[in-house]
Amino acid sequence: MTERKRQVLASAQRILKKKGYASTSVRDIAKALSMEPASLYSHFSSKEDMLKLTCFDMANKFENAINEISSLYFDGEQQLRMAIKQHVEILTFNLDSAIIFLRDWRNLSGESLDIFIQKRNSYEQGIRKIIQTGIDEGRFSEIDVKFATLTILSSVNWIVEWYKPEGNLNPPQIAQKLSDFILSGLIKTTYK
Amino acid sequence: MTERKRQVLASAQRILKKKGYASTSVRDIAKALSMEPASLYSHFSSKEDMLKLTCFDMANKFENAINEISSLYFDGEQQLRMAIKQHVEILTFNLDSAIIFLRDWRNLSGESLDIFIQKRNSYEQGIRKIIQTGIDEGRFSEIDVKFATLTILSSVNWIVEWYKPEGNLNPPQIAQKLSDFILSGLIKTTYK
DNA sequence: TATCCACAAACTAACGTTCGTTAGGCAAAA
DNA sequence: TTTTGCCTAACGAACGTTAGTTTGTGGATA
Repeated sequence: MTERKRQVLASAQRILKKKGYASTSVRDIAKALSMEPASLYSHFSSKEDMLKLTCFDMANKFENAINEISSLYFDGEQQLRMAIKQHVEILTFNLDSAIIFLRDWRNLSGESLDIFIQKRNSYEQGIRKIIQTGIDEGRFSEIDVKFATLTILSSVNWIVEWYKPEGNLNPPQIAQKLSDFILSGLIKTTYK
Repeated sequence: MTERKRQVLASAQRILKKKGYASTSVRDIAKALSMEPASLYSHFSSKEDMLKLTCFDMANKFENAINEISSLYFDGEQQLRMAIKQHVEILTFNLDSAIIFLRDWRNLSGESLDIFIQKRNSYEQGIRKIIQTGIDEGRFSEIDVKFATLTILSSVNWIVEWYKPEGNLNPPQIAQKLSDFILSGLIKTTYK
């Protein structure tokens, strides 16, 4: 990917994030770049191509992160904390892409959609494995693993809806708070 | 709203849920009803009108639920459990609408969008108040209330992504599991 | 009981606009 | 001289919506 293509894609992502894939026209994207719509096709083969690049770039980042964590020998709690930390970092460092990745992947079509879903499932599987580790170690309560995974991922992914780079919480702090909340819950420890 | 209008809207919602608001054409909706596109305008003033009705109907359901709970004198934990139970029930009993409500509200425009966001904020405020109650009672740990609210709502709302009416978890069971998870967290009580 | 009317709910036909995309050319950089 | 990046011009398809009309039904009136 050339430098120029990267620039164009980044600009496109800023628009796609704001209006959503289906509601964004190729003309909208071109306008933000002070370009003619047709010129975009020097870089991309289609509108969906931009979506595909965005979604798969993000999916690969998550894939790499979970693989790395799984290869390290830590206990379940440490692994989960690391996974959440990495996940938050990927989301916040690529906020435009992340929002598109989370909201608009459904607009992928054909084989791309299938592969994307497969990658997503594989990532979820990685998280499930971590939670199962914690349970096997006797450290996590014997919860429904699939249910817990979905619940955790939903709350981690939700940060893209409110995270502001200029806000008063930085990504590590967010990860810390999230991990604590997920691991300990709402009820005061002294009551348990 | 006449009975026929209700039928037509329900059918429209089934399509809107599947394809998303922006990617669904009026012709798609008409086709599912074996109707001409123009005939829909006997019932609705515009495509957005269908979205508006759907989103505000759901918003009102949530508004009523939180108001009722707040008016009852229970402690924070009970209130939170009830709020989650009601929330899950509204989502699962109106699954098509719920998915549109959660995913496509951004396509509302002008005043409708403003009012919708206001209603949403007001609901969040209701949840925050419940959590604050739990903290004031000394039962919940002194967590960031806004943060906790968003985290809780994200995991509750996420159930629409995997809930299946014919699945092996019914709504009360889901609410129970979610409440337990949110209140107690992952770590085994004996370790705390 | 037969006729009329009001109304709901659908129709046909088409409007102007916007959509994603393509073909082919042109200028500057390598 | 080839390549990169953009341009102009335009294509056909799909879009939301409208105007005006037809059809069927239920209730009031002759």
